[in-house]
Amino acid sequence: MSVTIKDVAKRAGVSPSTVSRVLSNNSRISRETSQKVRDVMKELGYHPNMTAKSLVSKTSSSICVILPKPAEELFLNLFFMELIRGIVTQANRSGYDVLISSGGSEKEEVEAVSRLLNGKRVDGAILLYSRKEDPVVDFLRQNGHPFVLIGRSEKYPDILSVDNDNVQAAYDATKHLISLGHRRIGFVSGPPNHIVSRDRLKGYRNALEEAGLETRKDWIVEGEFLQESGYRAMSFFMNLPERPTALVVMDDLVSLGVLRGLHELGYRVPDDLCIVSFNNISISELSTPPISSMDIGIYNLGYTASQALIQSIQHDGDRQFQKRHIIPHRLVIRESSIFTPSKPS
Amino acid sequence: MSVTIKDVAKRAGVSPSTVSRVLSNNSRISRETSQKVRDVMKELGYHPNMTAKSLVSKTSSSICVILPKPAEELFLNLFFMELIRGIVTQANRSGYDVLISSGGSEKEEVEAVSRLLNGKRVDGAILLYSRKEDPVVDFLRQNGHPFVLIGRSEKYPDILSVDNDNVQAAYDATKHLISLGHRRIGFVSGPPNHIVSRDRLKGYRNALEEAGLETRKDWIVEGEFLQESGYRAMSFFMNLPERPTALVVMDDLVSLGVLRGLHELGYRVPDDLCIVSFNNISISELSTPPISSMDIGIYNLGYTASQALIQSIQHDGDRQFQKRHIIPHRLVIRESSIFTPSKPS
DNA sequence: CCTCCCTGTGGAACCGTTTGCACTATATGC
DNA sequence: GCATATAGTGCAAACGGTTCCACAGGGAGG
Repeated sequence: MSVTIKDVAKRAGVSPSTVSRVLSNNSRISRETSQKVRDVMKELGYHPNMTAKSLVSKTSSSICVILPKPAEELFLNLFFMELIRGIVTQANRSGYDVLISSGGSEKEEVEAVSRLLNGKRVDGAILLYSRKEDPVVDFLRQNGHPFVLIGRSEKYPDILSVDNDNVQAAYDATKHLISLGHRRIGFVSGPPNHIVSRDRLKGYRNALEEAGLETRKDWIVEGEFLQESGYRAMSFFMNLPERPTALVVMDDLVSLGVLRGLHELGYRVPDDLCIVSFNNISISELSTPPISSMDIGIYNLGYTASQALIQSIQHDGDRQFQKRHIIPHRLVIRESSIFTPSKPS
Repeated sequence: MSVTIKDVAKRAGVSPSTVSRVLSNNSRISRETSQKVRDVMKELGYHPNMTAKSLVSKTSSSICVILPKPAEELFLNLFFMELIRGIVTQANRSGYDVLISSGGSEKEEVEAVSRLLNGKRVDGAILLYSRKEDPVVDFLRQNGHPFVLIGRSEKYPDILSVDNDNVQAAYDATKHLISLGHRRIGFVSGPPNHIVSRDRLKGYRNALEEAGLETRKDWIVEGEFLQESGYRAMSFFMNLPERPTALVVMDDLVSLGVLRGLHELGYRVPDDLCIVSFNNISISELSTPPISSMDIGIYNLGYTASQALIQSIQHDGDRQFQKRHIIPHRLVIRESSIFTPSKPS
């Protein structure tokens, strides 16, 4: 069917090994032979069979990205796309292909990963935000497969991972509001079992404490990474006898819910409530008004994860590489937080 | 290193061929042998090597998705993620893996595709919105590789493709505005070299014509699939001596730009201007106000494309399968188009 | 009782590469 | 002039499966 290395060899009057060596730029091949073989390859339209190459080299030059089960959630879309862009770009640059696997149940997820890794279809995996108890992480660890976590694992702190300094990021976000003169600052958190929620809450608390402001339990609301959570948090806050004048929100989509609710009730942002949120996905720029958001370098997270993984694959087991990569964050200030509250605190 | 079919064979006291037959549920294997072999496989932790399997079967059980070069554009993000979700879900269901390839230059794109298809790493490809002149399409066609286009090709109408009836969809969207009583309806188009732009423009014209309304050149504005285009279109329209009372907009993101501009100038939607747009990505639901949008079933587009491709791979060359799949559309009416204009037309 | 068929299994070739080893010239050092 | 290094190439054995063909043994049919 397709033209193989043997066909080329025959046509060029050399042995298959010679053709193979030409392909890998082996230095022992003479100029003329090399040129002749290359000409024949062009002439016959030869393309190396990756599968055969993989079989003998025991590597596939591909990695996979494991999407967590609830990839359906809206919020995740933009976030993931950006992440994947970063991953794919870097991987391709290093000569790797990227395979996307979206999990069903946790069990199916492990099976899929097992098929891919144990079946040698891919050389390593990137996991997006592991859960506190993640069977996939356990599996990969036990079988000694190269993988990198985007986020971090509390269970195994030595795991190769790429993350933000979320404590510092939340501290910075809160500090920004404080520096505008806000004294009553609320926090809209994500699910409490997500490490990122806890980290950011901690940063928020640190900032308040440092400024000598009290942390009020009733100014901290938990929710999902969904618009509705923002909506609910908003109505909760606005019904308090003593309301915050500013909010730190875990995610842009949640902020959008807050915004929506405020708009319905006739409140104005930033005049009635200032908002700073996280992730800086495009939505935050496009909303009315645009939302100040902590850019966590999503593309960069993906890019770095891919790089770290491939490095770890290529220098198998070599412990000299950095285990934990921190991607810098940067506050992007927009209309939602340009207001200085009046003093009657 | 890893345990192979031979190890299993040895341990179970059978030949490698027998083990292979057990793996493929060959009916000629006796119950007992089969069970014994399976036990040994469990015991040794055997996992079939996909690469070896691919080599002999000459299929990879994977497909690839080719992202067009300007995947950087914001708008595309949500759209693509949704598409990819559909593709991956269906592919996995059919036992296929999905590989993502993002192009650089057109030349690099062709090279990448060639490497994947000619190199037998994947069995087929899904292309997202081909350009009018698409070297990748040409390449795939010439080499006889299975592929499906999301969108349609004017150059090769016989190509396997999945698309919407964009003429009809635009007709429906426009009709909706007309039925609300609007007589002066503008159109914000995408790049004129995109087939989808032309199709939708046509549908818009059809609806106007049918209603006995004149199509005014100055009420049709071209732009990119970007927020800025919407912003510019809006200021153009609002500066006209005679302004439209409603707009049909090619894409949700563009609508967001329109919305943004109107808000800045103090106009209100839908009171001052009604908007119906296309794609119904989550943004349209989350904006202030929410935008009426033509849902084109993005997930479904991806899902169907994947299905069609795999069918075409498995029944190679069989022409009995449908060449052109049309995904139904559905108008989702939201606040941006619930206003009936006053009569002074 | 002999042939034929059927079931269950093993042997070996093959898929398209890579690579260690062997081999032939030619060049080098002494 | 002879041992030795070196460049350039071929042979054959992997890599881990699948599958065609052969073959043994037992039951059925004549």
